[in-house]
Amino acid sequence: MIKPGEYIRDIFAQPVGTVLVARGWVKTRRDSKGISFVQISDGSCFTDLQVVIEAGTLPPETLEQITTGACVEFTGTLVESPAPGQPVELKASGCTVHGAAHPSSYPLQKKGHTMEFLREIAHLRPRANTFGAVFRVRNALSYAIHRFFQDRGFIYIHTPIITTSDCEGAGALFQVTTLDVAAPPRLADNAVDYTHDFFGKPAYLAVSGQLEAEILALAMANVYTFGPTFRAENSNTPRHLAEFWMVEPEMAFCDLDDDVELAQEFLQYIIRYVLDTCEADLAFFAKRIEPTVVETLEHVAQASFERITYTEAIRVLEASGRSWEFPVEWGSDLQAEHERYLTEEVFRRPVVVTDYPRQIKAFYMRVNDDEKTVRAMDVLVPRIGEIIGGSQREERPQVLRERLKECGLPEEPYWWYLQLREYGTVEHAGFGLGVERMMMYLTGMKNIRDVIPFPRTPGSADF
RNA sequence: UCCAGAGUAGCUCAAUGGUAGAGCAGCCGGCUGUUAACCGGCGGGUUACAGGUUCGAGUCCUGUCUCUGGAGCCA
Repeated sequence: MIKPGEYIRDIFAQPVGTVLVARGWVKTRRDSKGISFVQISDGSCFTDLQVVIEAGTLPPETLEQITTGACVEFTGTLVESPAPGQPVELKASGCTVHGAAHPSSYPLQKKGHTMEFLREIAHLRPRANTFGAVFRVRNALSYAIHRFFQDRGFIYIHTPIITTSDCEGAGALFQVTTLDVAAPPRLADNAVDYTHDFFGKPAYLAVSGQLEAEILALAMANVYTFGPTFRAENSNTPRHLAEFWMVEPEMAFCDLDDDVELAQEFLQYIIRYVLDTCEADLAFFAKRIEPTVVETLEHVAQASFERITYTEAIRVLEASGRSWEFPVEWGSDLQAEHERYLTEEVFRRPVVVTDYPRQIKAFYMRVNDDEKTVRAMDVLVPRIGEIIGGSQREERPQVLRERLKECGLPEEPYWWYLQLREYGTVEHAGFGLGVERMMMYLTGMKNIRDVIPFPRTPGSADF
């Protein structure tokens, strides 16, 4: 394996004259009379290592196998490059070709491919510049998420992937079953008899870990989850996946103001971290994907977010003098066009909208003293829309019961959730960040399917 | 799921209802240092699939599939 100090990233930091080994995959090769130039990458950094092969150095049968896509291992000396384009290069003395890649059938060319085509070859696209950069940024983002919470004493918890409560109200669920779907056992009334199913009742993939995270928060104060979630919605957009990753912090002794403040600190921290550690990758995104991406991130990392209530947002929209496709009316949810107008045109930066009408929000959100709104917050950012959704949770048992009833939900499955309010309740709050939405914001990538290695969408779960 | 657009060579795209083409990639050759290298040559097609209209369909009609954009749902 490649050990620390041996990555191509590390090789660039070695002094000229060092004899070393470089391993990776061939990006491209150029030939002149008597000399060949091979660029290799091991994914450790954006920049390829240029290997120079002078005529006669390698046997012809080795040389002819060094083609785009091949896996190679060079030995050589690090030398100053006489030509512009790279400060150092490897002067090859030997080469082992671990795996050739037949050039006439290897699908990745050295020139531009569409994102749609690359998506069809997800087993090879990590070797493309764009996807190497995307997955390095994804790694940095993941690390920054943990570091932010760990530095603040949050406990990393794991909430279940499989759940038997189908009543969270957060969209369609994937059912998990070991029954024979062609011929399930049936009851007298022909309904499926789930007592024979694996869990003895219907089970689903979780759409959120929030309710369980609240359990841990009411024991360990500050906790967070970071894992996959699943939505069986038939949504076909550049912003939705059926399987995506979500970060959900949950804090006891926390109200909505604290919640909003943490969300802002959190976003700014991870943006700063990626700016500081992924400079070359971000420069590439700015050059080839989205020109404004770096300046936007620099700006957002420092500027405080705009904060308005839902009621104020409605007033702003009404006063805009625009004609909306969907009417602006207190009591109905903000549409995509409204959110975009607020964050992209009015404020031109992230906007936190709080205190939404109770009838359009989930049962667990804390009812305000005005009885009409709940302590919900959405963080909206230009180009993406909603990137964070959160709330202060209803900690009063009577009010929570009323809200369940109001939302048409039975109390029984929530017996433990209600009991948390009976035994040692405290005000608490949390939010959810969609990791892939954040990735789109960080990279400027236009389609969410291109910021996760193996996207799952309706009708598509290949690889 | 709804609305709109698209599907032609490995990739990106041309082609008034009348002989399916180009650039790139690949292959062969050339060039003493290339940087999306460059120059010359060569091969490359069930026009997404199934029907239909027509003397004749890549082109028009119907259906299906896939992709893209917008909307809804949301992170």
